[in-house]
Amino acid sequence: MYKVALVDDHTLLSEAIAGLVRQFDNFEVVYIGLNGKEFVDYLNSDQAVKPDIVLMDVNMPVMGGVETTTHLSKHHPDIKVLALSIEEEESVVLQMIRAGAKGYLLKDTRKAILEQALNEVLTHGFYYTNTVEKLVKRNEAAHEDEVTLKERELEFIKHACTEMTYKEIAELMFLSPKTIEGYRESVFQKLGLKNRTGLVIYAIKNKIFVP
Amino acid sequence: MYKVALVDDHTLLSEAIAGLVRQFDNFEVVYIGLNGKEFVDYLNSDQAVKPDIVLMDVNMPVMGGVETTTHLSKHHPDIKVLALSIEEEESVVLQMIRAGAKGYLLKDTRKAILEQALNEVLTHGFYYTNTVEKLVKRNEAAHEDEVTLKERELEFIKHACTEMTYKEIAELMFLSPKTIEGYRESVFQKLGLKNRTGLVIYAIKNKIFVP
DNA sequence: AAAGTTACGGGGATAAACCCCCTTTTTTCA
DNA sequence: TGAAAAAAGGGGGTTTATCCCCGTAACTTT
Repeated sequence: MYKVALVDDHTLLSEAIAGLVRQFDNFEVVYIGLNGKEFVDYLNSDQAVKPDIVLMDVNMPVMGGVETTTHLSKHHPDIKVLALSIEEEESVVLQMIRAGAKGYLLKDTRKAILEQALNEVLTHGFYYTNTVEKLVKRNEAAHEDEVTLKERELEFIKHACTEMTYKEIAELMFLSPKTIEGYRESVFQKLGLKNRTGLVIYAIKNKIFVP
Repeated sequence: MYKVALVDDHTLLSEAIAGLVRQFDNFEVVYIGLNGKEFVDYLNSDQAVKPDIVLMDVNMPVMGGVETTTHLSKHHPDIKVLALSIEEEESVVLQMIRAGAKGYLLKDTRKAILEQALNEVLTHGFYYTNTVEKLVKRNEAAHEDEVTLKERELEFIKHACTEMTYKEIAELMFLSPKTIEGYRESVFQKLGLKNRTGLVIYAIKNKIFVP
C-alpha cells in the first residue's frame, strides 16, 4: 500500500482527487494540505506518516510548488514529487522539473493516467507525458539563441519599467547616471531595442517586470 | 433527485468532482463535458437528459464559460448555472454573473460548501460567497472614479506601446504631431501619468495593449 | 446668437533620452 | 602577479519627449 500526500490550495480539488486516489489499488491518502509550508511542518512533526509520493500543485500561497519541491529534494529525497497543475507555461514546468519533480501532470489528464503516473513514478522513478516532453525540448531549442543579461542589468531594467528618469534610477542604485547610460546602451544592443518603450514591453513579455 | 451536469476541460477535475457530487444526497451526475460547445450540442440532441444545474468552468477552449452561460440563459433558462473556477479576477467573475450565473465558487471551497451551494441555487435561486460579494462591491466602487478614454485616445495609446516615436504615430494616424501631442497630454492628465513609460504600463495593466 | 465643448494644430522652451567615443577602476584568472 | 576583461564613469552632441500657453474651426448647448 503506497502512501500518497496531496498538497493543493484548492480544497475542493484535493478532496475530490483524494476520492479518486482511494479508488486506486495499492494507494491510500495519508495527508491533505493547503500549501508547501503546511506540508513541510507536517513532515517535521512527530506523528507524521511519511508519504511515498506527493501530488503537488504549483501555484500556492505561502510556499509554492517550486520552493517546496526544492526543499523536499534536499531534506526528504525519498519522497517522490509528482506535479499536478493547470499551469501550462514552459518556464514553470521546467522550474518544477529542475527542482526535482519526477513528473508533471496537467489537470486535464484522465483518471487512468493519474493512476499510471503514480505507479510509474514509484516503480521507474519518473513519468513524463508527451506534452511535457515536447515542452522541455522546445524550451531547450529556444535557449540556444537566448541572450544573457547580467544581474545589474536586470535590476536596471526593473527600475526602467517605472516612471523614474534614468537620473533617479542612478541615485537609487548608487551609481552615476553615466553608468546607467551604459547599462541602457548594452541592453538595447543585446536585445535589439530602439527605445525605453521597447524595453518596458520586452521586460513585461519576459517577466523581468510584472505589472 | 436533482440532475447535475459538469462542464470543465480539466478531465481529472470533472471526474473527481463527479465523485464528490455522487456522494451528496439528492444529486446525480447526468453529464460530463469538456467545453461549452459539447454541452450545448448535447442539449440539442435527442437522448439528452436535461440537467437541473450545471457546474461550469470559466476558462475552456472552443466555447468558454461566459459564452456558454449567455447561451443557456437565452435558450434554456430553466437550467441553473453555478460557476466553478480558479479564476479570481474581478472582471471575469462579473462577466459570469452578468451572463446569468446563479453563483460563483472558487476551487478552494470545501466539499460541504459545494453541496450547500448546489442546494441553495436550486431552492433559492442563487448562492454567493462572501468573497464574491465583496468582489462585486469593490468593483462597483472602483467604477465610480473611472476615467473614460476616447476612441482616438485609445488608438493613440496602443501605438504608444510601440517603439514608434510620436512623429511616426502621427503619420500612421494621419494627424499632425501636435495633435498627438494633445492626446498625450490629455491622457497623462486624465490618468495622472508622468511619462510614456507610465503610459505603457497603464495600458498593459488595463489590457488596452496586450504584449 | 453668445457661450461652451471638442478636435485639431502651432511656437517655443526645457528636460530626458539616445548615441558614439573615451578613461579609470575593479575583477578575474591564466 | 600581471595581462585581459568587465564594470563604472565621463564628454559632448542630436533627437525625442514633455510642458505651457495659444489659435481656429465645427458642432452643442442654452
